[in-house]
Amino acid sequence: MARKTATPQLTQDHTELIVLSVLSEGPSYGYSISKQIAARSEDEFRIGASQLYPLLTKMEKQGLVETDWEEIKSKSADPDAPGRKRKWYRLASKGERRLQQRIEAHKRFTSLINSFIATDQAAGAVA
Amino acid sequence: MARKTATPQLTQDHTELIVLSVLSEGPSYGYSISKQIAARSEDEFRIGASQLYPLLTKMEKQGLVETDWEEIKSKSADPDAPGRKRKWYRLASKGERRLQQRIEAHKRFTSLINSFIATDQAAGAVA
DNA sequence: TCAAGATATATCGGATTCAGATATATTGCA
DNA sequence: TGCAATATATCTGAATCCGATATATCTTGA
Repeated sequence: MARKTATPQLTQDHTELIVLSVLSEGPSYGYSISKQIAARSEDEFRIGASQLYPLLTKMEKQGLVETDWEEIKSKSADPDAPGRKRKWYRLASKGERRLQQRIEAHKRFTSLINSFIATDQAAGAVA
Repeated sequence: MARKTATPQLTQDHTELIVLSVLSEGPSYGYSISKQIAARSEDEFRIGASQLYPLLTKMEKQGLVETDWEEIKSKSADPDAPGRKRKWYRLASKGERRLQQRIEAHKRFTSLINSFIATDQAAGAVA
């Protein structure tokens, strides 16, 4: 079975835009970011672990985000046991600037695409 | 020097949408399609030969476009000489349907992206 | 109790795609 | 005459995609 055509595939640029958007609403961590994106897009945008984690690492290296590890204590288990780890990402000021850039670039992108399909819209609108 | 961030990079899906749009206005050939896209996007969308020709071949195999070779006769040279060849592409009905699909998918895509950046728009709009 | 599914991070690896460079040939113009 | 433009096409190293795999913890319910 081939790739679905519901929406065009997400490029890393667009994925970065979405991830930065999510983080602009407050710190989050990988798994949650991925779930939020799926939920908020009605499952049409799916960022798998194999795309998300390398991207987050890249963004961290570029100084767009800053991170903290959280040690999640189990409610039931031994309080000295090493709980699950969660890596929190929060938007750095450089990331905020990048987000605004990406938003502008996306607007420009959309506007250009629209200029190409404008004529077809008319042609395709034959009732 | 890294890739420019003026607009997000074009995926094959988006490139196909644009190429189909151009062809919906009438038959064209590779070199011309590439020039039209550059001109109409103020040089922001550049489809190089190494992306365009494989894509056109793929589209032809999928039955989205039909082709004809044109033999361009030289004005000055020997009329029996083998002139330059030009491969014309015209939209097949399957391609028209694909174009409408891609337009719908793009609208959905844009709408989803906008839903993510909507909140940032407000946040970023601090004057 | 204990198995299954969800949570959580991360990498591997084959396939695809990207985009500059290369190849080849003709045409138009200064 | 020689160079830029026209015209199609492939090569190739790098980047990217995405399903699968690895590892480990937590939660829920039969």
